[in-house]
Amino acid sequence: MSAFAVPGTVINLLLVDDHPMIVEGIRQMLLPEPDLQVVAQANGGEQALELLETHPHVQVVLLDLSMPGMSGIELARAIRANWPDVRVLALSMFHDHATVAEVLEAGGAGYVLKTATCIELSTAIRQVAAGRTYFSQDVADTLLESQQIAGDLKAARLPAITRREREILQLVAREHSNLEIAEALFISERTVETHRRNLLAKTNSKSVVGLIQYAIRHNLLA
Amino acid sequence: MSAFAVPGTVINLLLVDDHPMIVEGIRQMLLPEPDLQVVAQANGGEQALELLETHPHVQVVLLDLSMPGMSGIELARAIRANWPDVRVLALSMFHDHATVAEVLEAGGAGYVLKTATCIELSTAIRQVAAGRTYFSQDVADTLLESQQIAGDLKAARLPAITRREREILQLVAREHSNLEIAEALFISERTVETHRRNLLAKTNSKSVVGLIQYAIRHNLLA
DNA sequence: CAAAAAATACGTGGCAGCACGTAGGCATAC
DNA sequence: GTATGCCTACGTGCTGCCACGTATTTTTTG
Repeated sequence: MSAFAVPGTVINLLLVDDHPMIVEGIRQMLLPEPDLQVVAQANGGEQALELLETHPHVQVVLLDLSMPGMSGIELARAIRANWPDVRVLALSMFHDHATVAEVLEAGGAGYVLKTATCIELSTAIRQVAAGRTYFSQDVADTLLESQQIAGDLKAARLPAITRREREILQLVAREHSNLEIAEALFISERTVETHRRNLLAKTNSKSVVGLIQYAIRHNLLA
Repeated sequence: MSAFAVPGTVINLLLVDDHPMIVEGIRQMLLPEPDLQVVAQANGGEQALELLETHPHVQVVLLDLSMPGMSGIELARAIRANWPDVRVLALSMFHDHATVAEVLEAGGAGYVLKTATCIELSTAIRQVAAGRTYFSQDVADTLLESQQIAGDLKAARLPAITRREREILQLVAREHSNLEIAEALFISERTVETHRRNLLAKTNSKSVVGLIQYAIRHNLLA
């Protein structure tokens, strides 16, 4: 079984997005492309994993990053771990540094913005299916910027946000103060401050402003 | 010329969204409905207004709230002012108080979330075309909540965000401090603080956290 | 033109967020 | 078994946000 699609053959796709409109839109955009075949679609990460079990032909998963429940990033990791041959193409409305970096780190093969046209989308799918990568222009720009930053920080690997940190971040995004968070979680306000500081560093932001942006882009409010 | 669609006749629609995927998705969802006819589609507010000039048959405009350039709210106002018979149905990913309130104030006839199914969407269109209103369940819940709040504030009409305020908000969302903003706009830091205070009131938020959420939901970063 | 809305500006004061440094307990992974 | 990562926690001090009140000038709108 070959890992990459051979030119001229059909590419089997799995669509994952919680918005029926988007799913339908993508289907429609790919309809005129006979070599791009949508064999299944899921509305959430859990469902996507089930479908992968029953559809071993899937070569490319096109997944939305912001979904309720299991996030797109988590799903990408799960796919990476269980189906290393399946190529993951991320689909998102945003292209901030932290998100793009996470997709790469999770083993994503490409990153397309939701503003993409039909042509761009099908190009991207064919690229990743062929074992290459694809990034929308704005995403590529973001990558270049972060590489400059990364150059300074000397490959400063930002570890992923931990579970506890995510919990703190959610409460911050709901307009709770550090004290309120501390009381809610039965920990010291100092601890909340520490988590918060780590979050600032990991999301590469100067203040709570960047934190909220990260939270919203990762759909941590629901 | 009747303002509202008669049951049994065709409803002419204008789609406005900057994402080709969404536009295609909606077209596809409405295809099986013979009485719902998409006669034009626009990628931005300006284009939508031009199309309304040349398409006098349009009865319902289905518009996305977050678009670069002219926002969906502004477009709704413009339609309200120039084509009072045209019904506006808002389409959005979010249903926070401030946004829903703005749509109502701008004369929107309905508000559908992007998580809507095919059935919900066509129902919504038929409702607004018939002169009624339609709100997705979550949106209706938000409305109820805000009415409770509004009860306290005694019909506290929140005026829309002004141009200057939006400008300030964008800079805040880019992690600039009040002082930086003041220097960039050649105004006093006090003035920035005043704008900021007004923004907090208008967006009904306690801190910068709510401000950023508003900014992102309204696509003020680009 | 008059009225309303928007943009400008000042003062005082308090508390929260954040920088920076430091460190112990605990689980898991190598 | 030790190394690594995570969660926990403290202290000090500064700065910037935000509340509350007030007011003038400019622009827009009816």
